[in-house]
Amino acid sequence: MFDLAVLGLLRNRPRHGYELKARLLELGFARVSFGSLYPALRRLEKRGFIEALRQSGRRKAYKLTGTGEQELARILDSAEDDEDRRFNMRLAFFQYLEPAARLRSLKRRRNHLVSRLRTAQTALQYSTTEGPVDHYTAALLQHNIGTTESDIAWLDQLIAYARTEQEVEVPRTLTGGNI
Amino acid sequence: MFDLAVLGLLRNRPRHGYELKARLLELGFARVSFGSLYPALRRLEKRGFIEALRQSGRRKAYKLTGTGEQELARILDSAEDDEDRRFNMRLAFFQYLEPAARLRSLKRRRNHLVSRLRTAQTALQYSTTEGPVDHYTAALLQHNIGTTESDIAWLDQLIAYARTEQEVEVPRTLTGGNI
DNA sequence: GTCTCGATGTATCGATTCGATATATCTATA
DNA sequence: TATAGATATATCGAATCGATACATCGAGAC
Repeated sequence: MFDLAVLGLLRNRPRHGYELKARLLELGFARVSFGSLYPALRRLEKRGFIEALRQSGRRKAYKLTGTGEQELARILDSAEDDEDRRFNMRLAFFQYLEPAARLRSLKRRRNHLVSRLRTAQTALQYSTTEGPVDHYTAALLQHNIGTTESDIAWLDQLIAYARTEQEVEVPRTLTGGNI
Repeated sequence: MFDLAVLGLLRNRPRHGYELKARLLELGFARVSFGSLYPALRRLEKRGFIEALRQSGRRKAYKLTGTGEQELARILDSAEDDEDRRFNMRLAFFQYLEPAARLRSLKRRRNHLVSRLRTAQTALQYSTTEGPVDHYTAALLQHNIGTTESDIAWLDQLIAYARTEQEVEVPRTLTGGNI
């Protein structure tokens, strides 16, 4: 997670730790703590994926190395579709992934959400194996279903967009295939 | 998180580890690993919040103790409104919290979401301090806003419901106050 | 009958992340 | 010239994750 976040942000230009955190906050990843960020920076430096450039004062900027760029590509193309935050992080750096891989990734994520939806619907139907649930639990289960449905619809939009990207790049593509 | 999950589920009746995990899955908490669950069980047993009853075969059921019930009440009444999963977990066991505290908790959560929404809107407006963002990042930012708005609307429903609960219990309540 | 496979069930390990805290610097302003 | 708040790096113990190991049990194949 943090590896992806750091590498993805440094792909643009060198940045220091505090700046990384601020940028992640802007991207909607609010709960990024320094207790995770700084260890991640040292980890990535030790592995040779980033390099520290000491700046004025106490600031320490990091820049992405060549192998770091490869590592970023590897993580972006990996199939981690289960955890929401991880997928969103990947999406935030989709620009660095080739269009064909983007489409594959979006479809995988969609499949995952559909199976999650089925699980949620089943749980609600059978009143979750236990007796009937209280109002708040029922509300939670319903909300989970609604949220997941909305996420699937959102992915459908993204998939449609990714298809057009593909078509522009590879005009001889067979159009109209189903998801 | 896991303390709340375990204590909340054992409040009903004794259960063993595997059963706890299955029940959490039904409640929509898919990513509960045994590597977190079993350590949590031992932790809670050591603190005297739960007791192990050895069952037939390898099964080990745990029951909630008196102090465990107090600890559950304490956690449920705490103000951890920032992390989504944590709040949802609290909601799943709202039945064990007094109605007045429920209403307070829901309002706190709403305030938190409103401030999160403002942050997200500001980020999108200023194209996140950096230059203009690519399509996928923009989609992510937009989706974050939509999701948060929808969560706030959901909380409004829950708050309305919690108010009626209060009125039934305390009929002399001043009605019609704003959130 | 017994073999095998999948579900049930407990457990541990290294790595990662969290949450709280400490501390130094720089800048505006009272 | 305090002093308060934003900027900036860092660390520590505890909790969580993800993978893996391993044992039991029941059902169906053969």
